[in-house]
Amino acid sequence: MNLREDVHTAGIPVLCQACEARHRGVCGALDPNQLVTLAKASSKQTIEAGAELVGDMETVDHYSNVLAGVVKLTKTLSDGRQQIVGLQFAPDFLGRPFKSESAVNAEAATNVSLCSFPKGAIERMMRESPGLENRLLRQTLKELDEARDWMVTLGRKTAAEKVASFLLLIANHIDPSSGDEGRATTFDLPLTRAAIADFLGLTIETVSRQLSKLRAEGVISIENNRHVSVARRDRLEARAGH
Amino acid sequence: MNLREDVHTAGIPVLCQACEARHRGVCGALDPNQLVTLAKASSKQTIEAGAELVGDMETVDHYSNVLAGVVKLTKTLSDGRQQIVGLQFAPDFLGRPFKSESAVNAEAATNVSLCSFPKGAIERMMRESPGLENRLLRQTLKELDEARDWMVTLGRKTAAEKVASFLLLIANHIDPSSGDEGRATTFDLPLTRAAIADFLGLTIETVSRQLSKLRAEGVISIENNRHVSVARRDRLEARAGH
DNA sequence: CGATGCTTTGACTCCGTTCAAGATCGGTGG
DNA sequence: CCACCGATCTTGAACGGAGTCAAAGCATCG
Repeated sequence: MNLREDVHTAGIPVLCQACEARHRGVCGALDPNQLVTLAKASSKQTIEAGAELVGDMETVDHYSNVLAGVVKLTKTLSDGRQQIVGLQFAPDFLGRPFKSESAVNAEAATNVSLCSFPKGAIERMMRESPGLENRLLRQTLKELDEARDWMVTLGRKTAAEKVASFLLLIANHIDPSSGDEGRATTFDLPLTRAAIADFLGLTIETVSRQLSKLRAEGVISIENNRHVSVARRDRLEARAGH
Repeated sequence: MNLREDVHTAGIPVLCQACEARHRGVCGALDPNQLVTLAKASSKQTIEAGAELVGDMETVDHYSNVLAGVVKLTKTLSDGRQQIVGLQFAPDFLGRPFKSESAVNAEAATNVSLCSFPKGAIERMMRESPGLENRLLRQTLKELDEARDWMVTLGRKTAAEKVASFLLLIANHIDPSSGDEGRATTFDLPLTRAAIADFLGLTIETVSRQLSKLRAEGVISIENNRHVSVARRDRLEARAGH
């Protein structure tokens, strides 16, 4: 084992110093020495909205942390029907350990900033440092919880409930402070209508109609198609079917 | 409980000797000493179909391995609509590490045999033995892959495709040998029509109608409502929408 | 035997899709 | 600045697939 001899922020690579993933992400499990080793092999990159990060069935040789933006994970049937099976926000870990090929398609839903490192480097550190595996397990369990929540939405909720649930999901991610206050939550949708439809298992038209209905009923207001303001979150929650 | 004191087959507890979980399950990560320690605190139990194993929001104090039978994990909306979010077969691990309360309801879909151990014992061993955490990570990733596959089915497939996909899922679990051979695969459905409906996000009636259609078309045959024989698996696959 | 709980089948309804115009946004160039 | 354009989004009308309601068929078990 390595001796602890570094001063607190002294040995932290500049690449990592302001990085969210160092605290709340998987890198939080690494000590300064490991962080230096990993940072040497890492590279920060910016991807524009719509670009494909990882293709389905594609061999993957690197993993990443999402530093900013939203990544959507999709699956597509042979005839083109598509379903979003996961949304990743900062500081989520992007990649599927123990498999060389990806079973999903990863695409930048917004402009995205990533910190990428070679597959081998992570796998080596997983063997050395049990804390890293623990972080990955926790993140995977979190994603499984989210997937299961979403299965209820996909299988059992109406279109109106699905759209309300989606808006709450985004609102909670953008502004985690509880909505019990009177003031409105306001944010930009990170997804187009088409992406929202793929996420909810609906068509673009149905999503649009349900959003229009919520606006007509005064639950939300929309500007420029993307900017949403939730006037009363409790009314949205009532429509989400809990 | 019943642990043999004399050394036999390298000190493996009798409880574990014929256990599938020792090879393919999480216990495969443990050495004989750990196995003995865990076996001391473990107990095998049999549960009859329909019994509730873990209630939603319930505090959980033990984890289990599924030794035989099928466990269904469900989520229920406030108005009673229900969705199955996971099916567990032997030798799956049953439990949610790092959370004291369960977010799902676990119920025996068939008669089930479990090996249960106190939460604390597993958590202690996770700290001592990184191999155990690795096994849990792999199992969780597998469950996440399955959940994501199912999200596509729930969100984007028709009722006919959903039912065909379900039959294939069960057929592959009961008889993993590839269906490229001419002979028919035959099995008992571990789920009632109501459970199948909850799994597929459909109603009982729709499931029944789709099964009748497949039977009328000669793709499957059904006896006694439960016993299914898949005449030609390729025709079922064609209907599952891949 | 009937009694009970599943399952199947039929008739009708309704929610979300499909098909088809328009409307609005953002960018580009005259 | 405005005209034009493609992409995205909204709205309307008609259709169809799955849900709902209702009744009858079949198991299993006393």
